[in-house]
Amino acid sequence: MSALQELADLLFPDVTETPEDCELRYPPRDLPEGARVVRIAPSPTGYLHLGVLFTATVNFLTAGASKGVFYFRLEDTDKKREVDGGAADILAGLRQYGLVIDEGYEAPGKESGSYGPYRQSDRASLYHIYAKSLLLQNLAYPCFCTPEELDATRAVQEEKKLRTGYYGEYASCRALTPEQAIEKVRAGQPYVLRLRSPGDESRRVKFDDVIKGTIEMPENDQDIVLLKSDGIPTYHFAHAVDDHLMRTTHVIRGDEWIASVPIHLQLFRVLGVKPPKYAHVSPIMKEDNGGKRKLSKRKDPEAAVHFYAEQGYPADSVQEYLLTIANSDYEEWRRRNPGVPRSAFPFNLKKMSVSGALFDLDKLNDVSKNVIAAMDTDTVTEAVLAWAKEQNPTFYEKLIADPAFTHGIFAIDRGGPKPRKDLSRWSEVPEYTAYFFERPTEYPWPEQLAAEDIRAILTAYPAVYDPAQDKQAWFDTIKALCPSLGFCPEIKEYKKQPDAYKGHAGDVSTVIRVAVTGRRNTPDLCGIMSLLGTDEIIARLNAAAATL
RNA sequence: GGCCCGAUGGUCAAGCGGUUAAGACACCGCCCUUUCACGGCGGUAACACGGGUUCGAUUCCCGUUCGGGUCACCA
Repeated sequence: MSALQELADLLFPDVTETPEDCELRYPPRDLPEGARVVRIAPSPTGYLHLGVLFTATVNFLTAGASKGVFYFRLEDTDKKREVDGGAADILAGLRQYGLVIDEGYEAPGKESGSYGPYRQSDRASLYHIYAKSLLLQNLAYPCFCTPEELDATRAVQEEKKLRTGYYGEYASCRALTPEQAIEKVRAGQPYVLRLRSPGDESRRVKFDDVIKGTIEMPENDQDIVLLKSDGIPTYHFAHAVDDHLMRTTHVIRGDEWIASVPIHLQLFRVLGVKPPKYAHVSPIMKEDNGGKRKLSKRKDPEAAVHFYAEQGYPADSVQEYLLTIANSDYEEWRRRNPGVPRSAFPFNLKKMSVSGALFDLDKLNDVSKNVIAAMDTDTVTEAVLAWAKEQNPTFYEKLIADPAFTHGIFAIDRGGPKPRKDLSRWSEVPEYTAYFFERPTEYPWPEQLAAEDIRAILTAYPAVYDPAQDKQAWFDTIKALCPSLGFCPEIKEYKKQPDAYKGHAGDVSTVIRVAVTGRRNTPDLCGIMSLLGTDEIIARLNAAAATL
């Protein structure tokens, strides 16, 4: 047996299979022409981040638009940074936003699809098969350098103003013979497995990024780590093995990965397989002191997807907003196709912007107002209830005390041809609906009216109020009341000779509005009053009059 | 610092050598209107800078500046 074979068996005693066996086990997918196989492959190092949701959305849409496959792979190779519940949170978040996966990891012990396992920590044996194969081909070697030695090398390189890293003459373990390596392993020295990079820094690699276009970079000549000392692969190696075996056609990921593409291309090359197409998505940015930076989980509350649930933004609103960032013609399409599911939109990676967009809360609010305005009463009621239950228990109690009343609140001015757009998120609801649950404490009366005239309106109105009247009859009643109070029933007429009257019908309704709600601006007052009930109306009118 | 990428109003963005340089958000004004909201109409506001190429550059090339990314046994 050769020394190399001996080393390979020493390092990977359990590996009996070869890459060819894997090819058989994970055959090419039988998909129609043009179908794209994409994935979202997050690392459970925290809670679901807006950037991950965005990337997932882009992947989801790409699969949908091509009748392809969207799968989920959990990249849990960094146990040091792993956060408890991170994976569950990410999965729950994706579900909540409607990004249904075709296959992949779903929960511990639960996954679907025939290209798994879909959790990297369950794939160790697969990585080892390829690692052993590379070692046998002399394309990989064990490295025994300690972190201290690596630091020292880096210091020397920095001193000499050279590129830092493990390459060329600095890749000291590259020169170790199999015999020497065997000896060190037997002596119990920890090691990592490195790629024996065939690259040359003076040569250039070129590739076509679906989003960014043609990019050219120096070849990779770094002997990057394939397997960490615990035997777990690095991202790079796992990416190459997994995306090949899972038959990914398009790797759509954050553009922080662009710089690693030469490494990845080289890895696919030494593995002897065809690389996927790449599409690098620009990150969502945040304005910071006049500059731009990536949305930061630490500094920006809106970076965590939880933020939107807490604020009560419908999942649909967030998705619609993300789409406007992803493909700028989405808004126009949406206006022409109201109510049509997003999946019908001709999403295209090529329409994505090359540079990162600043997160725009104003825009989200606007998009969300449109989404909410299009909802029917039942949907709104249900959504507000669900939000309040989680985020505002006190308010929730008020809402469930009288379901019909609550439903009535959200029915006001809803469903007509001119929907109101004053709600962008459910957290605005408690304030927006406060007067339904509490009597006013302040009265912002129209300042041009005298106290006795206001009192006269308040005193006269209860006698004519009829809860059975519809909106038109209700206002006609107010008009009819005007002359006896010295007000003009017709506004146009009032404007012709304002000095002849104390005010007009609109002023009278404003006085009633203020007395009933404590506000000068509200949705349909007639509807509000009929919901509140005659007794409550009269009580409020009296209470208001008493303050004058 | 090396290597990549980018630069159109405050923001998101169309634009692919000749345009009055779209549209959306935000902002302002007017109209409609019982308030508000909706809707309609209108307005303020942009091609980072310097060189080329060209009859002609926002568009192509080079440089500058600025912004972003990346240089781990993290992803």
